[in-house]
Amino acid sequence: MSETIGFLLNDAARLFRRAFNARTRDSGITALQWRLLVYLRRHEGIRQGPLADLIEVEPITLSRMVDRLAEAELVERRADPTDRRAWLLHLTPRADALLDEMRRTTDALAQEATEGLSDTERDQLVALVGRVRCNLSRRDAISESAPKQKEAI
Amino acid sequence: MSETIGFLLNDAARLFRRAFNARTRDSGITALQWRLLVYLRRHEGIRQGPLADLIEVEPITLSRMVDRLAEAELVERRADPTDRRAWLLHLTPRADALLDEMRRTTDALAQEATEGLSDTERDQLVALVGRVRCNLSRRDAISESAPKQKEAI
DNA sequence: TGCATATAATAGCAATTGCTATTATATGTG
DNA sequence: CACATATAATAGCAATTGCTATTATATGCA
Repeated sequence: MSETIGFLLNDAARLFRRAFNARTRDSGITALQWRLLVYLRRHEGIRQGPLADLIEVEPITLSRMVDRLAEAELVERRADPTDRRAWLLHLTPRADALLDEMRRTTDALAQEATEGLSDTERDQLVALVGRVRCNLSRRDAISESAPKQKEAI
Repeated sequence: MSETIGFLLNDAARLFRRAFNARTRDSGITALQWRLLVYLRRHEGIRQGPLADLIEVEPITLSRMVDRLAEAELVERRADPTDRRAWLLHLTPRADALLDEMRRTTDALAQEATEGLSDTERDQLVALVGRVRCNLSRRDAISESAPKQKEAI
C-alpha cells in the first residue's frame, strides 16, 4: 500500500547491483562498466553515440568510460572507414574472457535472488518485469522527444 | 535466456527513475532526495547514521544531502537531548506537502508502468519483486558483515 | 574516577558524471 | 562548388559521491 512498484523495483535493483559489486570487486570493473561491455558484445562495431544511448549515459560520459576501458585493454577503438569523426568499438579477447566469467557470477546471483521461487514463478517474474520495462521505455521515448527540440526560433 | 533477472530489474528501475525525474524536474528534488524524504517520513526523528543505512549511502553523503535539504527548508536538524554528537532529523511542513504531491506522481507512474497488467498480475509482480528484494537483502547483510571487521591485529 | 576505545558527524581529496561549449567532419541546398 | 547546418567526439567546469582522516562526545572497564 505504501510501497509503490517503483520503490520496490529500485530497492531490488540496488541490492542486486550491490551484491554484484561485492562479488566482482577484485575484477576491477563496476556494474556500469559491465553493462557497457554486455551491450557492446551484442553490438560489436557500434559507435560511441548509439552505445551511450543504449546504456543511457551522456556521450561524454561514455567517451571517458571507453578511455578507461581501452586503458584496461577491454575495449578497442577502431577508426570508422566511412566517417572520420567516428570510432567503432570492439571488445578485446580479454573482455570476452571477463564477460564469460562474469556470466557465471550473474547466473549464480540470479539464482540466489530468486531462491524459494518455483520455476513458474521465475518465469512470471521475468515476464512481468519485462512488460514493465517495455511500458516505461515506450513512455520514455515519447517524453524524451519533446525536450530534444531546440527552443523554437 | 541472455537476460538475467538482474539486468531486467536494473533496466526497469532505471527507466522508472528517469520517468520520475522527468516528471519532477521542476520540483527541484532528485529521486535520491525523494527516497531520503520518504524514509524520513517513516522514521521521523531518526539520526543521520541510521538514515544513511536505510537509503544506502555513506554517512558523509547523507550529511551533505541533509545540508542541501535543510537549505531548501525541507528537513530540519534538531539536537539530540541524549547525545550531543547527534542530530535528529525532521520533515518540515513544506516537505509534507511536497511528498503528498509526489505521491500523486508516483501513483500515476506506477499505473503507467503496469499498464496492460491485470490486478492479479500487479499483485504477483509486487509479491515476486518483494521476495527478490528480501532474498537479496538477507544476502547483503551477510556479505557486508565481513568487510566491516577491521584488519585483525 | 581515569583512560582506552567506540561512535556521530564532518572535512579534505580524488574520482565520476553531466551541462555547455568546441573542434573536426559530413551533409544538404542554392 | 560554396556555405549553412547537422553530427561525432571531446574539453572545461561545476556538482555529487565515497574513501580516509579528524573532531567531539559517549561508553566500558580497571
